[in-house]
Amino acid sequence: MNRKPTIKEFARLLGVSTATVSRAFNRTGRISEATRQRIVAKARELGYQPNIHARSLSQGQSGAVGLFYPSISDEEPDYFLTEILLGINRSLQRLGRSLQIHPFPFQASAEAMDACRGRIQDGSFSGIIIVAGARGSQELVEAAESNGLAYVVVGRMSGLEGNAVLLDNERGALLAGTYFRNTGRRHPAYIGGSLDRRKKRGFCKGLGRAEDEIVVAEGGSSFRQGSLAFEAIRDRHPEVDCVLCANDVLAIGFVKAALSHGLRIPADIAVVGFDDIRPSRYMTPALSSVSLRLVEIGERAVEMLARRLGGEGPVRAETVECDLILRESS
Amino acid sequence: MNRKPTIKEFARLLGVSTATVSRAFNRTGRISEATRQRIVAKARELGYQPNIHARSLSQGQSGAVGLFYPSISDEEPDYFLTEILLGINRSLQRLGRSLQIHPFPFQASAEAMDACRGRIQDGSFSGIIIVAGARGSQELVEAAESNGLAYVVVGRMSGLEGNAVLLDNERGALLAGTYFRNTGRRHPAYIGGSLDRRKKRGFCKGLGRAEDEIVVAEGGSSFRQGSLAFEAIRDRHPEVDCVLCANDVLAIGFVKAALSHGLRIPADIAVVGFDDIRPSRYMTPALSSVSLRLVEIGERAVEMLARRLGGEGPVRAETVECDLILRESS
DNA sequence: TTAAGCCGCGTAACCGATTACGCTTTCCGG
DNA sequence: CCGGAAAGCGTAATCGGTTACGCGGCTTAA
Repeated sequence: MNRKPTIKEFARLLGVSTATVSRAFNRTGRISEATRQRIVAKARELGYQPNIHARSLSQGQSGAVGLFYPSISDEEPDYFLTEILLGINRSLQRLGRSLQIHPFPFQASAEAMDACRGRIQDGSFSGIIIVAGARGSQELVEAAESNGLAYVVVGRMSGLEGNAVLLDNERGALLAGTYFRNTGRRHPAYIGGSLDRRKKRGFCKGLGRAEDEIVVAEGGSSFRQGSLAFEAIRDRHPEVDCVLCANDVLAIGFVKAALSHGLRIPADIAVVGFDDIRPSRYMTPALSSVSLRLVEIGERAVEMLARRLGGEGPVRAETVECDLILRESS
Repeated sequence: MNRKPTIKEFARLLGVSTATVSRAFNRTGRISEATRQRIVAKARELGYQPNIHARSLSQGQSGAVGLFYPSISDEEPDYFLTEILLGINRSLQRLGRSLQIHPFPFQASAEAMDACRGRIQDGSFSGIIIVAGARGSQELVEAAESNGLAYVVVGRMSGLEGNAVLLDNERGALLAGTYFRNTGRRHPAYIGGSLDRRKKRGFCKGLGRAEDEIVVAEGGSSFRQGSLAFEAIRDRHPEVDCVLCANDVLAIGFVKAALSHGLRIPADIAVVGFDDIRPSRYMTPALSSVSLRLVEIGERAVEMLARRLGGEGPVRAETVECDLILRESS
């Protein structure tokens, strides 16, 4: 099996020039419809395909889009990402583009960040999507900005006006707080990390409490931390009768621990999570959750990026509305 | 902000030739350690980075690895994939390579398959990982084979001897069957699809039954189908007292439906899933499952691919052992 | 002392596409 | 019937690297 044909060989075979072949494959330049048809047909027949690297080189870009997200852990999959990815792929397939994914460590190690920055600078991508989260995401935005690379960020980032799909975390948490207040819960707790201040704030607003009036337990984004948070609360604040968790993974871990300690949910303690990942609704009890519409967010991010790639320049931020989905756990 | 420097400009600035610069960045060719140090240092200082497309063009390959997997659905994330992806990323990061992911539709649409084949043929990748599943995966292997592209498949595929990381589905199912028999269950059911014949066979062996002696309900890979399967069984075979589901997603859906119909698990009906995805262990009751060690499989696939990229040629298939993880649902 | 060999590096030919430019032909208005 | 515009296509420069080859200088062995 010999080498794949180059455009030169292919062109000679058809008795046309390489320029014509190239024009047949790109929508650019003037070429008669008849010739294009003939060339495309022959190409399919003979299995000719333009070499993608040569094409990228002369065009100065590849059309690839990259996804950079802070990887929470090496141990557990990130379900938040999984949902967004679904939306991203959906939109991307419509556009006929491909996706390169690049996890970068949450506790941004210098080498890993350098590697990411390298990819941003070396022209690998025509555009990138950055999921906000760790400190690293900020650096990546700066890298993209200073390279003139089109980017869109998912989530809020300080000092960033546009080019973002925003999650309405605060309002979502507010809805949960309001709900707890209206259903007569008196002793609220919040489980989350330092990155989720907005959620806590919204929660307190909804509850009508000051931020130091509620119980807070630390938690990142793992089942285990959710379970640990339950134990912490159980030990120190047994009066708690409702909790908002900064994500569903925490909530699921929390519920698991609570049930196995004999508590009844929602009778003894009501639980609401965040993100509305798929498994939540199939738990028993089914988990109430603030739906961020992550799939839609992924889609919107790609669409926004597509607009920028289409030459639209910086773009206004969009906010995706959220809902409180009530199920059995509250 | 002007264009990024090219190798020519950068070389002149340092007073060396482009060849020397190139040699400093690749491990190839002879160059004194002192010069390399100097060049690399200056490059970092001035922000020079070799253009990736030019490099790919002259080297004839990009070092990128692609992941092709059958996307079950546009609606639900694929947790099986999520777990494997974790392992793949883990290994890939060690190798410093990047991953492009390419879902292809389960019900392989012609255009989507053409797009995938196109990417395989146009030199986008140095190697690819193909997740077996739909009919499409077979075609992709053929494409890779006839293009001389290094590939590794995850899962079993007919007519394929090597270059694969195998899942020991049959044995896993056998373990589950044996367990049910030993714990006195009399009326087994199996829920799964046509792609999972091996699981059914192993299950029956473990049970010591013929394949037509057990109850079978159809199911693909969604929570909903799991719930539907429960209803089907409940209606037509209320005597069933244990089920094996072809994946955890089905199992979770099944459990949910069973519990909401007032059945007790495992007292009335014992449930075992497949894949041991993360959420399973945090359900209530925690789901027993056949662990395929998906994360490890992802890692092994990448390692195998790396060996092939290193020039090892076709490689023997490896099988990753599986375990039956017993939790509360059985 | 000299031939052989290696080291370190530069010159220039590639890799396989895109595209600016120019040439021929056709079309059309005046 | 003529001049100019536009359509259709070919030639060759270009994208930014890699690498085969060659050359001078230094080391080593005879």
